[in-house]
Amino acid sequence: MKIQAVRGTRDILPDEIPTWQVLEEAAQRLLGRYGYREIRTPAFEETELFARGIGAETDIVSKEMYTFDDRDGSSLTLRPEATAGIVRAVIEHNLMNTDPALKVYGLGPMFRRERPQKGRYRQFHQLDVEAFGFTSPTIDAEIVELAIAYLEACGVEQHELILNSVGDGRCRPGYVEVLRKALRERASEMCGDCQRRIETNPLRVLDCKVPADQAIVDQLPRFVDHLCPECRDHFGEVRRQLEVLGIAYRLNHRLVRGLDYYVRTTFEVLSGELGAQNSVLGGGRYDGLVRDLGGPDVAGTGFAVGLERLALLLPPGEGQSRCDVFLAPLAGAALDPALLLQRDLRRAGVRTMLDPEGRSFKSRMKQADKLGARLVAILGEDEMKRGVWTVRDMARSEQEDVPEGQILDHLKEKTNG
RNA sequence: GUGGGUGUAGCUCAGCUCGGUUAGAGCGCCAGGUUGUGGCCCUGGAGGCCGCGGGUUCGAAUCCCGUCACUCACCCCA
Repeated sequence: MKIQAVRGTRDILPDEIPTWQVLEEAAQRLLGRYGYREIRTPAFEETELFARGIGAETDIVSKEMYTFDDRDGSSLTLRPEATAGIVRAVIEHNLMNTDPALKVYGLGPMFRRERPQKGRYRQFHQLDVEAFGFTSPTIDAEIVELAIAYLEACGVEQHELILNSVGDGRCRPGYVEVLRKALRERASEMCGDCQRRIETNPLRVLDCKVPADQAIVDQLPRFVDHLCPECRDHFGEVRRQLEVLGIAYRLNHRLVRGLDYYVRTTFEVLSGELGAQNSVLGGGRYDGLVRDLGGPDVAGTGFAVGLERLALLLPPGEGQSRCDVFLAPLAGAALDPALLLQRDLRRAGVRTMLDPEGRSFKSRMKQADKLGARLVAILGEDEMKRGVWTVRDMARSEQEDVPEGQILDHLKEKTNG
């Protein structure tokens, strides 16, 4: 039996790493400018945290979690999303006390036991951005603007922002009833899943993908028309500010999102290049969550980006140079000076390699070429007699003699420019 | 959990329909074509339980059954 990566997991091989570093460095650079600081929370938590935070009825909690019993009998779960764990840490360390306007982000692996497909893995990585303690629509708009800025900083050009409001505790129950009543009248025309959802979770009917159902959904009452005055004003101001900021969006009243904790603003960024998993980023407001998890009643807003999906949108990284100077000691007595020169160059910050196997000169030239070395420094019988190194510029195909006393400085200078 | 597609060299794939000598190509890798010089070109080489198990047959990569994996889609989501 061959051992291979677990279903739904994958290796990120060295060739792909530059792409991932682009995503990670862009996050660090950009989020700092907006005042966010990184937070790192454990990859697993008590199961109860997710059951309470995400909603026991959601698919994630009811059938997609990696849950196991610890030896003392407590139930633990690999985190299926980041927000619950971050909220737990915020509460546990009373971060809101010292910083009533808290901006944090997290980056790391999440785990969901779903059937894998394009852009969906059982272990996947998310960048999660969370702002606590801000109630005003200005932070909603800022979060959306930040999300778009991040995608663009990563080099994503083709994207579509969709936006909706799902109301709050005051107006949502009313709308759900209006919706359910309307749905019951059309129930016989809808798919089996939807007929069931009319009673269990009518909002989910809205994003049903069955074409016939979508036609019906388009005729249903819309949430935006049933918002309470506060939610309506809030949403109106979010939209106004997005327009001020020049951010194009499309209203989509079917956007309800899968996690129970969202209120008011919800948004998602789609890309056509991801197959069926076309959502690359999603977020919104979750004002009750911190309170529900036992913390102070503070507002929350944020988003999560799927990094595997984001990586799919970027062009494959081209082969990068891995070496500045390649040393080629040809004579036996040339090895020691080459080892010393290699050590000194590396300490000076110059990427330096040689062929420890001591293969043919031609082979070493090929290696230097493949590694992308700009310079090859050759030390053979002839050079040793004359007290010089031959330094070859690979791109120009030119070479020159450099006295051995100057070789270190010469190579340092040539590679720093 | 449910459907479809695909499993042959490190990678991309041909061969399978109409079973038949040592299973192929391109790329990649290694070596050589120079007396100490990369890319281009040429030559050679290494590398395959033809996913796995069973069946049919004189004979199976090829036909049949099962199984596992990958993949796309449904569900749901980043």
